[in-house]
Amino acid sequence: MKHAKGILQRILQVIESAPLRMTRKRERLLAALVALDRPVSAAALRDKADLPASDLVTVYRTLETFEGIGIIQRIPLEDSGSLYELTEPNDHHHHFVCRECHRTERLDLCLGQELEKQAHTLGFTQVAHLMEVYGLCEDCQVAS
Amino acid sequence: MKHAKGILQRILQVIESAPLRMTRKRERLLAALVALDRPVSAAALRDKADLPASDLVTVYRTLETFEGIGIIQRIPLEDSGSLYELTEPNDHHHHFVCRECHRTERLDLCLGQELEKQAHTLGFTQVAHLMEVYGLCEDCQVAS
DNA sequence: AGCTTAATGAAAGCTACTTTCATAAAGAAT
DNA sequence: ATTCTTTATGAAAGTAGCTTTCATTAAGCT
Repeated sequence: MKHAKGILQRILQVIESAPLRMTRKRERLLAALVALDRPVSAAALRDKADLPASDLVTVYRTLETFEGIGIIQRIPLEDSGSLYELTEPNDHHHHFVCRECHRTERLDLCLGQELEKQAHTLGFTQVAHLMEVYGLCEDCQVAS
Repeated sequence: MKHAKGILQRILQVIESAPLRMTRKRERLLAALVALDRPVSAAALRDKADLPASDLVTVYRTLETFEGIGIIQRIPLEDSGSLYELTEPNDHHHHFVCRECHRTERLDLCLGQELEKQAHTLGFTQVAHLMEVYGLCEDCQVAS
């Protein structure tokens, strides 16, 4: 994992300054996210955190909470479902996603500024945008 | 509606040259799409085409078929669900979408070329991308 | 240790499709 | 026009991916 220690510290700071309780489940989910160090589905995260099947609801709630304080980013898949990624606060970016194995690569290219400007010209407020790139990674090309 | 006649002709050409049967349902759905002249949900399309509730499955199948021949583009919503838009063949573009009323505006700004290039550098093939901008349109700001 | 408020677990519910399979209707062949 | 083949449709059930409800538990402040 790349900068686990730094990230963790910054994330713990964010969590401490939020009106949040650090429960066992949340600790385990956070640890699993750090250990994985890549975007995962809710179910995969639950498995990595070694929680029982029934805890999927807690996983979703925790992801929602973490997204609320800005340390989780949701990555929509092409058809349905999402991946969730631990990010440093305010680290907006997009992804290349393999539609087979869900391997992701970071994409540092974004039209955010331009989009917001045009959106405001059209009278839109509270603007957000989605941008993800889907394809088949090398491994999955071979496999198929 | 903007160029209904021109669009319709080009679309009918595409349909004729595809191995497709022009059934009553498809005719009505196509007519509804032309009349609406904007992206709609599957349910809204069914209502506009004046089909019974049970025909939603036919709507989805027709949309899938039409998407296959390139005359329908799917616009994913921010959280879940999709809008479907009649387009001229090969008219790739993105949208501003009001997250309240689903009003959409066309967005002629796309990083497609650059994205594909980077994707191929990373070893990805069969690349596609999603980019939509969400916000509140003027009407919906007032309402809330 | 007690107290308040937030988090969890179990269960059911929900949205937006998708699949299955028997029936109907295009449209080509005769 | 009728038959035949193939595709489209309808009804019903199924599915994925969450979300809600509500009773119980446990943070963590006092």
